Amino acid sequence: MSVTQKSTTKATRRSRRHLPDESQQLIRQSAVRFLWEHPFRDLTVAKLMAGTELSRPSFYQYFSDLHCVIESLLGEVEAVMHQTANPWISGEGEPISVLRASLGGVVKTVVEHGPIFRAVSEAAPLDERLEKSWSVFMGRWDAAVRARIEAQQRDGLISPSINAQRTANALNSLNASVLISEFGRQPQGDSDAVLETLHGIWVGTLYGRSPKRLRASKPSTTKHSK
Amino acid sequence: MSVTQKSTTKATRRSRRHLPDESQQLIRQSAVRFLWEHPFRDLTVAKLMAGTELSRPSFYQYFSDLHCVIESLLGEVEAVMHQTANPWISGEGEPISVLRASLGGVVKTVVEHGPIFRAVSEAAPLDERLEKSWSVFMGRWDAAVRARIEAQQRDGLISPSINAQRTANALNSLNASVLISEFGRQPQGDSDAVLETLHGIWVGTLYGRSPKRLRASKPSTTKHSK
DNA sequence: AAGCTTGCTGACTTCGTGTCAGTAGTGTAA
DNA sequence: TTACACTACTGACACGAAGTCAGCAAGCTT
Repeated sequence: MSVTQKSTTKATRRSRRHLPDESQQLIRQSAVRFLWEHPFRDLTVAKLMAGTELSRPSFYQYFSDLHCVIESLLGEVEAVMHQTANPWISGEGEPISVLRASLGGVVKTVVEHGPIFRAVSEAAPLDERLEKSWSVFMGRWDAAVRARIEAQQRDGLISPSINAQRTANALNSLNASVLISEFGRQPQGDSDAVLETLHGIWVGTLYGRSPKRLRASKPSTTKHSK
Repeated sequence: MSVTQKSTTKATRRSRRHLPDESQQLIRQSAVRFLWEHPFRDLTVAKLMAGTELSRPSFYQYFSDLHCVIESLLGEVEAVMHQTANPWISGEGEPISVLRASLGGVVKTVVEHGPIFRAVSEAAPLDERLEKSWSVFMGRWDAAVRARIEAQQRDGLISPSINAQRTANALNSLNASVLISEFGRQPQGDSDAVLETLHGIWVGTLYGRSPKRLRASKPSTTKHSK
């Protein structure tokens, strides 16, 4: 099934043995396959490795425990997600529709990788290390959204009475919990309706009581701090 | 430490043995004590029972597993919570300030029982039954908020373009995740600041783009349906 | 005092985790 | 080609926590 190349010196055929990177990847794939069908609580090392050609002890050559697998899956999807949500974070243009595009990107990512996010959120409370990783992941979103809010407050697009940090954190928490509950397992929810709802809340919160009518497209600062 | 009364026939002193209800209560108290100090993942039946005068197997006379304990704690706090949040749910008066009072009640409850809610949310993914209970708990809030939104939409206080069901669910999810993260462990967060943030989001979402300026105080329907 | 009920426990089984010594494929050097 | 070194891999073990059960003893009833 898996014919591989020795990367160090010469190209050599391998029959049943794999390179470390390959085996690790096979384990991750098995995990993702499992998580699309079952909740994290049903995952054991034995079941996970039954989805590969390897034995259970082999698992521990690549991961110290199940939480490490989940953590590595989180790392895989993080890059994708930040990219799709870029427009509003660093973008210019009419704020409300740009916000919709960014939220749409986030929704799309979770639709495609929902069970991974669900597994992360379910497994995080069980492991201090993973809990930290998940918190750092969300913290990066908080910081980005906070910066955007503060920039638009300087532009008068968002009321200065809003606490940027706390509001950013709350809105991101909202996204996480709604998106995971809608798309974290099969059957998934209605992504258009979810997007509309989230967008409505973000817009209402950020622009609802805006001092100016908005149609601006040129933020005062592209760089975050002065 | 625990001198008790026989409730069936005569008042009798007991030395070390307890009535079932008492022992069950002692176990619950031990759990709450533990959860104020440690996350749910560190709770085991042995540690829980070490906080009582009973042995580990005794636990299984009162609960089938740890999740059942958490479920019973959830039931204990649910009544309290619904009461404190009553104003907006069934109330009359100026919507925005009434909403603040209700949110304040919710915040207060979570400040007082935060670790219990945290434990519920952490343990729910690990047990199908508890997951269902938690979902039912949140579903009741969703239904109540949804009804309130729809009533105020009929009164023209809230834009009819809002999807009441989805928005109610999203706002309640928001509350749960923010409140649990702020008050679910020690040291707890700043309850006034959290209340302000949540209130801002609820108001922005529900009343931010309201067709009418609001100062109404007499809803068209006090009963939910019809 | 005798006997029944029942709160309670020591000891066992089960299950999943994590470890480790040992084996068998696979390149390298003579 | 042979011998050796390396390493991916595994069978078998130890450990920890959950859940069970037969038996004990406190306390009520007659």
